[in-house]
Amino acid sequence: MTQTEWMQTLNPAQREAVTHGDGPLLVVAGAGTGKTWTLACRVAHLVDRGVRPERILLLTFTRRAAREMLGRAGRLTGREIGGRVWGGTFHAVANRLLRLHGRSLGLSPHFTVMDQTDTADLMNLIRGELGLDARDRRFPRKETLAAIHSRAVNAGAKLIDVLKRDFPWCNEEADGIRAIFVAYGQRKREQHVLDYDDLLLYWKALVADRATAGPVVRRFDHVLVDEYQDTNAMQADILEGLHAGTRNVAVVGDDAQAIYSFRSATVRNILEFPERFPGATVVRLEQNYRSTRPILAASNAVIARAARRHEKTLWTDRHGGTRPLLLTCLDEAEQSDEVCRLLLEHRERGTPLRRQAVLFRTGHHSDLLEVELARRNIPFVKYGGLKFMEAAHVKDALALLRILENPFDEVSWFRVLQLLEGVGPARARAMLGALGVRATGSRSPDPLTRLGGDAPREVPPEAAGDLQRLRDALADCRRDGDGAGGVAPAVQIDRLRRFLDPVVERRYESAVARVRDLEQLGHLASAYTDRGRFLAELTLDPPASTGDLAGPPLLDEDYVVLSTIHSAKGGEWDVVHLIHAADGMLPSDMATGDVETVEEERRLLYVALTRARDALYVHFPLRYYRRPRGHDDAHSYAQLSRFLDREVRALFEERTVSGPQDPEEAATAGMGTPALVDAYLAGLFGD
DNA sequence: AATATCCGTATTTTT
DNA sequence: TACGGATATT
Repeated sequence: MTQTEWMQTLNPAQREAVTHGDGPLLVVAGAGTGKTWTLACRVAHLVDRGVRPERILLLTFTRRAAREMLGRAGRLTGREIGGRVWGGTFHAVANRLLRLHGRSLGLSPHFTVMDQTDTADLMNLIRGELGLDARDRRFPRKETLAAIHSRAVNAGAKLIDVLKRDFPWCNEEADGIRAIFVAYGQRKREQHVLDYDDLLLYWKALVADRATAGPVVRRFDHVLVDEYQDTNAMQADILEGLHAGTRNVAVVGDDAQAIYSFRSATVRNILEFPERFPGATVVRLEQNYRSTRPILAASNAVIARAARRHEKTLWTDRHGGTRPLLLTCLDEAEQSDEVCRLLLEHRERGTPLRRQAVLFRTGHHSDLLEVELARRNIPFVKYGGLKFMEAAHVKDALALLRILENPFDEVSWFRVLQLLEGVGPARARAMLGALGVRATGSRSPDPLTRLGGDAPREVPPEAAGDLQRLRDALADCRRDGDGAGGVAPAVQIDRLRRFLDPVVERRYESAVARVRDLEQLGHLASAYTDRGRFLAELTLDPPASTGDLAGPPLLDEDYVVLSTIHSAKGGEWDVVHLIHAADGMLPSDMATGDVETVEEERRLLYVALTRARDALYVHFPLRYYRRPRGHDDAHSYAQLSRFLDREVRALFEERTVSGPQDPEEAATAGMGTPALVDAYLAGLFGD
């Protein structure tokens, strides 16, 4: 496409956003208004105008989004710019920038990055040391500690205020919590370890201080931010710091789609943009190109009930189309049946599976459906709610790699040492001391070297075999030089598994599946030559879908997308199914505490509905079984989601999925009738 | 001090 | 389900 050609694809508002010259720009872009396309065009336009790609910074919500946008922009300019433009999440970009410029803050360029569970583990370690774990009063759990810390840092709020507002039941433990947080901060500093929040914090510090800001701020002529409604106070501060250098800051977002307040994101960033960045131009994109009129009408009705929002009304040219369908089914099993049936029906009528998606509130809402899809041999890929990185054995493997990368990484050592037979928290702690893990800065040999030397007295005799295998494995990874140019990360994982596989088989259930996970980890690593890079990118951009984990051969196939609503942000599909539209599921009953969180759940529903182009199905199971696999039929009846009130429902077609009419009869039938028929036919035609 | 065993439970969303 | 926490045993 030539420039005049793609320029003509833009409507006047989009064109204004694309060609906007210098100075701050806020684009308020409703769902489906071509926001991604507009951003891509703006990048292309800047490059065409002579801005050097490496002087553009494009901040997106996921790495995937950055890749996609830069791919498009590259095609528009006819040049490969993806590798030159700075693109990625705030966290990933911080990671890169801090390795280049962190020295002025006393940061080693070889820092390692901790994820949220590492944070919790380190807090736990410190809690034990401070003797706060053995007391009569209950103390916040480690995950809660991490959450409190993160909220305070990201929202820029005082600990006591955070406790009062969001964690009132922890109020009495403020002193202990504070002590842990102080030690936590020191510990990270000593060990050159940063958590997610530190990445933003240090970046902010870097650009806020006149003495250090220069080299960072001068790197960029243009900064573009996507999904601005889901950024937090610290990210806004960073942007302001960058703005001091470039003046050319463009943000795109939609307050009606703000769904990340649990991560301290605040729509105030969007609402207050014009005050914070004086002279800002505001452009509104209101023409929806995605959805048919009936789908848009239903979506608009849902969000119209929201309390506070930017005034804008989405409209569309896409006439025709049928109303969205609200399908009431007996239970989850029937819901799964119905979804499968509809997926196949649409495929028969010409919509490939990959143009269809099933969306839900939480990761495990799709469990039963996944079983059903597998049973019917319908391929799918699932986004969101993956626990791969949290699995104990995967973390064990990563801890080993991290020790090699940073021999003073205390949490990783603590974890690894406890893998040895007969070693628990107490002995591991003693060994940490003996190995000098906390003796940073001293000239003594590093802990890895010490481990290779004399056997520490703290090691119990039964650990001898494990210890020897551990030493050998670590030494094998260090041989032939270390780091870049040394042993490839995937090979290191292989060598480490000589120690780890037996441990996994001894300690964990379902060892076979877990060993397979380690193989997959090796597979992920094979794309990297540098261990540090592999570790950082894996924590900052963990596998987002089951497709990321499966090998390439699967990707050619046609597959349905299953996704949490959060992970579906920015996506669109011809046919969308929303399942579990019941109160308690959406809104989640974990989120019905106060008005604000309920409002966020409403926006979540809005995001889900607006993903649909041509057809939209909302499924509502009437009955839930309390015990997923219990033989008693303890069950409860659900209410339709409170957001689908009378007036909203008026914009839907409503239908009850046919099954046995009497609920009792359905319960005794066990399998729904359609499943029986399917099973019969599968018996005839299956292999 | 570690581990085996058992019991209850709670269980989002993601960088 | 699987995990965390408490208790009992080695």
